[in-house]
Parts: sequence; C-alpha cells; structure tokens
Amino acid sequence: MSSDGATGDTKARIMDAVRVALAKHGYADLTTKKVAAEADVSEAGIFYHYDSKDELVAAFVEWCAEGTSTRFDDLPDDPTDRLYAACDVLLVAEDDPQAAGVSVAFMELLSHAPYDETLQGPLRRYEEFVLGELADVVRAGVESGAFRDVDPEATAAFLLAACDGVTGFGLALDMTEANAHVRERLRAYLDTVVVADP
Amino acid sequence: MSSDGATGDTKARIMDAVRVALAKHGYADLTTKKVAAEADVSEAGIFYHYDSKDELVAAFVEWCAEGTSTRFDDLPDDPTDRLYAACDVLLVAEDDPQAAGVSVAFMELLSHAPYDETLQGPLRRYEEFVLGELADVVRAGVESGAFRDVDPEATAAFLLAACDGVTGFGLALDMTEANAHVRERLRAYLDTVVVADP
DNA sequence: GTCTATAGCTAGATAGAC
DNA sequence: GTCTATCTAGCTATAGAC
Repeated sequence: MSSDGATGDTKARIMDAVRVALAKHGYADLTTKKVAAEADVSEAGIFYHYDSKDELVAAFVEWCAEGTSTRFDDLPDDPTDRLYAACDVLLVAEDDPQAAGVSVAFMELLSHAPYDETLQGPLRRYEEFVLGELADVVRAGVESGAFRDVDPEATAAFLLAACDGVTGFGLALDMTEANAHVRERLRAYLDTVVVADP
Repeated sequence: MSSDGATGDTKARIMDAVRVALAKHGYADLTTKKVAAEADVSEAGIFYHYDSKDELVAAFVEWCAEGTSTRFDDLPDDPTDRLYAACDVLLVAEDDPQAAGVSVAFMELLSHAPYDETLQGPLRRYEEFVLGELADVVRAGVESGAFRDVDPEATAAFLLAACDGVTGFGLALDMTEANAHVRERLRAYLDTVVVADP
C-alpha cells in the first residue's frame, strides 16, 4: 500500500454506494448525485474515479461479477448439491429487500443494454459466466451418473431463464404466490428431469 | 363519431408512437419529445391527452394488454395446440426487431415498477392476465385428459418465468445460441412434463 | 385540439482551489 | 484526491394564441 492506499477504499465505497442507490431508486432514476450522497463523497469525487456515469455502472457490473464468482466458488462440489445450491443463489428471495432490489436493478440494466454499448460487454460476460457455471455443474453430474443424459448448455440456459424470469413478476411486482409456484416447479424440474433416480 | 372523432385517432397514433420510441430508445431514454416526434404531434399535444409522462406510459401498458388479449382470443381452442401457440406468443422471436424491442422495453418497465406507482397497477393486471390465460389452458388440458395431472397455476408461472427470462440474455444481449437452447428445452418440457403420452 | 414559446428544474460533467 | 461552485444541455410541464 503506497500513498494511494485510500483510493481503493474510496472506489470500494463508491461501488457499494451504486449497489445501495440502485436498490433504492432503480436504474432509470439513478443519478451521480444519489451515488455520491450514498458513498459520502462529492459528485466530482465520482468523476475523478470514473470518466462517466456509464463507466461507473459498467464498473459496478464487473464488481458484481466478481462477487458472484466468489459465491459460486463457495458452493459444494457434489454435482447434485451444487446444482440445487446454484439455483438457490440465482432465485433471489423476496424477503431479502437489498438482494431483491439489486436483482431487479440488474434486470433493468439488462433490458437497457441494447441502448448502452458500455454496458453490453460487462453484462454479456456476466451472463456467460453464470451460464458456463451452470453448464459445468450439469456436465459434471451427467458424467458422474448422478444426472440423466441432458444437454448441459441447453439445460443451463433453461434454468437461468426460469430463475431470471421470476424477477419480473415475482420480485418487481411482488407477486409472491407466483414466485413460490416457480420455485416449487423449478425444484420439481431438477428432481424429475435432471437428477437421476437413485 | 362526433366532432372529437379525430381525438381517438390522435391517441392511437400516440400509443403507437410510444411503442416505436420504446423499441428505438428504451425506457430510460424515453422522452416526451421523442414520442411527440414519432407521433407527429407537438409535445403539448401529448400533454393535452395525458396528464403526465407516467400516465402516458401506464396507458401504453394497458393498450398493450388489449392487444395481447386479442392475440390470445385468436389462439386455437384445442388445449395442446393452444398451449404451444401461447408459448410461441410469449417467446418473442429475435428476428422480429420491432417485437423484440417492445419485449425488452416491457422488461425495462417491469423492472422499474417498484419505483413508479403509476405503472404498478397496469403491469400487475397485465402479468396476472397472462398467468390466468396460461393457467386456463393447462386446466382445460388436464380436465380433458390431454395433459398430465399438473398444477395449472404453478405450471403457468413456471412457463411464464422461462419465457420472460430469456428476454434478458436472449433478446437484450442477443445471445442467440442460449435463446435457441431455451426454446428447445421449453418445447421438451411441454412434450414430456405437461402433455400426456398418446 | 393543436400549436409555438418558454418556464423551471435537474441532470452529467468540468474548473480550479486546497 | 477531494472539495465547492458552476456550466450547459435537455427534461417535464404549462401558458396562451389560433
């Protein structure tokens, strides 16, 4: 740590401020002023570390990708356990408002990606990482004989779609019954279609 | 049609302009100026018909709901045919840029709903309508013996989640391979889990 | 019902002191 | 590296003529 040791600290505080501000206001109402207030720095401080608002948000996506990567690292190794645990990570609980807010905000970022080139790269890397992790688990389970002979990539995409899709009505609109229904059907899908009978 | 006959026409033109503008710019970059330009009216013309930008967008959601309702009305009556057709309606094709743009914009609206009370009602009604239609098809199929004995509401929620979820990576990020994978797995799901063997 | 003109505000971004 | 002060642009919404 040299004299710029404090820099890393400030950047970390700004990243966390983006997370909190996004969960509070959503992306369409996200302003550099709100991020600055949340991070306890001036707006100019934000622009010293990031060239534009777009790059700030892009950096946030990559910061989240690292966090998700760590969470996947911590999952159990056994394919069956790991698959269920991975789906639990992706199916954000509605009773965790902070996580739900970030999940909904991520959906907002994703849906705005076509109009924001700076966001496309980080978001695509993020989604491809998650798809790859899911496919790896499925592949491991198929090879070990714990799973049926399903296509790893296709199954991964289907699972991710189901998990992402519930964010819209389940979290953003708080339709809790539908949310529970998806959880239950997803579990049944894993039980009957993916995981082999004992 | 009395002297205000032109009004309905202008409102319809404005609604279609919202659709085009949303597909072009997304919700976060949607402005009344862009809608006005697309509808070939002045900005003041927009505010004569709608009290605020929020109400304009809320009206657009309800206008879309009517369109979706009509599309469902036109689906075949036979439960099996109707279910496959309904999923085709919900799984927007990536080769139809206009429809894909609207679908992505709808996802953006949905993810911003927690921060915009005016949007919540129309969006919730929309999602509940689609869920209800899907549940009705499934129920009809179960009762006629064409489908297995699955839970109509839970199956409807799971199908909608899978269809909605692919919008994020499949349409917004244009990950075409993953998109195709979800389509294929969804069809397999209908074939093996929902529809009964002959 | 539709227009032009504009008020009033807030956004993202920069300049320059410290 | 962080601040205060400020610039410019673009937004929603309104006023008033036609």
